[in-house]
Amino acid sequence: MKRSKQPTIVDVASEAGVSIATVSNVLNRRKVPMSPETIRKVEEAVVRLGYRRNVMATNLSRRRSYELGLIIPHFGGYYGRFAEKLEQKVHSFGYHLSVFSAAGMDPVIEKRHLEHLLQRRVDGLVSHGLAMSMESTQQLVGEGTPLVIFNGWGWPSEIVKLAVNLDFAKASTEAVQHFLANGCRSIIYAGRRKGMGANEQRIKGFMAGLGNNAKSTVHALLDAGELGIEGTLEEALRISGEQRPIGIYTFNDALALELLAVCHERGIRVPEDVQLIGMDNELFSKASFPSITSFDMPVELQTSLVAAFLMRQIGEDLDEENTQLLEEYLPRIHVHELFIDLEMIVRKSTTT
DNA sequence: ACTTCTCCTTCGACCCACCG
DNA sequence: CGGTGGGTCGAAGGAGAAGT
Repeated sequence: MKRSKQPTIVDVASEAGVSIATVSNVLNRRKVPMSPETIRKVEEAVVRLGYRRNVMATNLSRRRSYELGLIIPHFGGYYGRFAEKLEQKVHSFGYHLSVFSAAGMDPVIEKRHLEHLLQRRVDGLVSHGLAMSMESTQQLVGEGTPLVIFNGWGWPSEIVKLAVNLDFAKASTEAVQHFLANGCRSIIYAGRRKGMGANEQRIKGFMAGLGNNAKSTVHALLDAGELGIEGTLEEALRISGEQRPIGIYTFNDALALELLAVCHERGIRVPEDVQLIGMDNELFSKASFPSITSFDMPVELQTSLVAAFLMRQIGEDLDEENTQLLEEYLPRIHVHELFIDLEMIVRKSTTT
C-alpha cells in the first residue's frame, strides 16, 4: 500500500520562504530569537500543508526515541493499573510507554518483545521481577539500557540498580497478627504457584507473623493452584479440626472471593467460622458480602518512584517534586531494593 | 559487491546587519 | 569594535534503496 507523500519540514520551509532550520526553530526551540513575522509565516505554512512532525526522523536526529518499555506478567488488575499510572507519569516527562505482557512467562514471546523494544531503541525499560529472565535482563543492562525492576526480589546487584518492591512480607506479617488479635486459632496461607517471588515474600512474612505463636497455633501453607478452591477450603478445615475461627490469608482478592463463595455454598459463616484477608484491594473486595479485608497497593507511589528513578538514570532533569521524592526514598534502599508499605483495609470478613 | 544517496530533523557553528 | 537579533548552514544519525 503506497501512501501519498506527507508534507515534510522541507515543504514547510519552501512554503514559508525560510530555511529548514528556521522552521525547526519555530516549532521546537522557542528560546531562539525570531521575528513575529517569521513565526507567523511558518505557522501558516504548517496549517496550509497539514504538516505533522516525523517522529522517526526526530529520533534519528536526537539519537533518542523518547520511548520506554514496560513488561508485565499480564494486563489484569494491579498490573493494568500499574501500566496506566506509569504511562501518565512518564508522559509528563515527554516519554511514550509501550506495554507488553510476558504472556504466561513464555520465553519465546519474552525474547520477541525484548528484541522489539531494543530495535525500537527504547531509552529505558521497566519490568516486573517475574516478567523477564535473568539472561534477557543481563543482555539489556550490558547494552546500556537503563532498567528499573518492580516487585522483583533477589536480583543480583550487578544487573539491577533498583527494584521498587511492595512489601508483601510486612503486609503478610500484619495479616497474621490481625488474625491472632481477632482470636483465630488456626491460620492458613492460601498461595499461588510455588517458587514465585511474590508468593515467597508472603510466606516469609506469614511465618514471621506467627513468630512465637507458630507452635501453639495451627497453621499451614497451601497451594490453591494445586488444590483448587474447594480443595483449599477442605484442606483448611481438615487441618484446623475443631479450632475456630480459621483465618485464611490469600494470595490475592480473587482467591479470597472464590473462597468466600464456597463458604456461602457450604453454610460456613464468614467471619464467625472463617475469616478472610485478601491482597490487592480490588473493587469487588469492597462490594462482596461480607466485604473482604484486604491490602491496598500503593500504585501511585510505586509508579512515581519507578518513573523518577528511571528518568534520573536516563539523565533527565527532575522537577522539585520528583527530586524530593527520590531524596526521601533513596536512603531507604537496602542493597538495591526499595520496600513500599501496603495499607490494610479492615472490612467485614475479619470483624464480628 | 560495494558505494552513495535518501529519508527528516536537530543543534552547534557560523553569518550578516545594525546599534551604541 | 563588541554585543545582539534574526537568520542560515551543514553534519550527523540508521537502514534501505538506488547507482556504479
